[in-house]
Amino acid sequence: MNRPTDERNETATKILEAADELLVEGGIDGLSSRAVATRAGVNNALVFYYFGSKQGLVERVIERYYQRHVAALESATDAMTGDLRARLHAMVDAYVDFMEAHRRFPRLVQSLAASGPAFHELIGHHMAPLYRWVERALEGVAPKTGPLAAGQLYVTVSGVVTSWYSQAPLLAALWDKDPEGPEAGAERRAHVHWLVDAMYEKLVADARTASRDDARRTLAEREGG
Amino acid sequence: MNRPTDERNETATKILEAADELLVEGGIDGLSSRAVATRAGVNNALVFYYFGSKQGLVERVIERYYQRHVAALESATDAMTGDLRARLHAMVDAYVDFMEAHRRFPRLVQSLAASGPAFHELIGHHMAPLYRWVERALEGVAPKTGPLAAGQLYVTVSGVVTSWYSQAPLLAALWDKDPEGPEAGAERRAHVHWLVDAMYEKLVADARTASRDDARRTLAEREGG
DNA sequence: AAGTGCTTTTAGCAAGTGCTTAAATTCCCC
DNA sequence: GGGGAATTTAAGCACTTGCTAAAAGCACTT
Repeated sequence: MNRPTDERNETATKILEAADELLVEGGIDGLSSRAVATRAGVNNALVFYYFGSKQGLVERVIERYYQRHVAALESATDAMTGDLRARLHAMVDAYVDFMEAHRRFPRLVQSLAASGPAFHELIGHHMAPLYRWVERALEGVAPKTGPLAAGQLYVTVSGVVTSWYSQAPLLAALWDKDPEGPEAGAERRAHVHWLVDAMYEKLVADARTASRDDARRTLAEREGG
Repeated sequence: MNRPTDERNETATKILEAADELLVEGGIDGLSSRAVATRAGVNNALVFYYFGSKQGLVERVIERYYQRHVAALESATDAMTGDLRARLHAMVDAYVDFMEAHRRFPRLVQSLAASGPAFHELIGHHMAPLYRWVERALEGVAPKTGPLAAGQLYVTVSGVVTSWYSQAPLLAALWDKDPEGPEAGAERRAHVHWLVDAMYEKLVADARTASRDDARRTLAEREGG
């Protein structure tokens, strides 16, 4: 089972890409080794020769995505300049850019997360660096604990972005525009930007209010003493 | 296939509840008619006697949820008083309350939506009244089109609420608190309230800015003429 | 030509799937 | 208690699944 399964191996790559394409159509349970082999144009047994098991194959597929994901965010982070608000927008853009370029990815992750705890650990493992990345980026902006902690903001922003991709196909019958089209995508991106602004502005306003309250309390104490 | 499958039929109800419990563990593909029958303590063939097919069974399970969901929101709407902000909070609370009381539901919907387009139409069908409900509730607050239209706000709020339930199990390794526990749930609710406030406040602030711009523009036109 | 190590193919097992059919059972009205 | 309908059961069909073992093909060195 120690076969080279990276891009240097042509057969393994063909299998990976076939699995990637098929996964989004039916989740992991809708995926059969035979279908993958047929799509890749190789023999069924080769799937197991290269990846050991179906689970192993799927794990490699999502590993590949997360590698690209982390790389994309890292290179975006390096290029970030300007004030905090601009940097927040750049972060969100990098995130949305990746999802737009890999529309299958958020659906795949959601599908795997939904198909029982078999993949929870794996996804959590890959999610961790991204989570830490956001945590670091929000240092000084968000409090350490409570309803505005980085963890909550992370869940919200990632939920807002990724849930778009799972909800869009359901909205087809409700919307005039095609929710999967580029116009709707641009509109969604503008909405997310607006939302980030709304959160940022309230965060700042709350902090101002709190410090004013502090000042008033300090004043009252001084007057009282 | 015209058997009574509502609450009056004990056997059908047992099957429904068994399916409901099992669905969350493995999605629709992880669900087998035999497992349902065993869990319900009935014969395997009865599943098909009452529900025709596995697909039919699952459809009834989610129908039941959506019936309760709509009922819960309707009774909450009736009891809503106060200003707009208070009503928005009440809406969100009713929504979160339902999800907290039926934690399997958001995961089930996500699981089905993720397992291919077979259920897209059905979910979209049940989602429609809720979507219209939000659209109506946001009348006068949100513009008709663009990035702040009710449709975008709907996707965002429902995404923020439901994605919590799919992400919580993944956060277990990253958090100090148990994300599935009641404390984290309360914190999440507070976060969603805060988020709704942030959106509401920015919506109001944007409207003020826009009308001031309008006034300035009108003034300029008058002076120019 | 024989041997070597990797890759691919063939063929199939064992288990599980959705679903059907026909017989057995229970229920209820007369 | 008889008879017809509704319900429940046992048994199995036809098919797909993940996965494996053994053989075959291949390029390569010696």
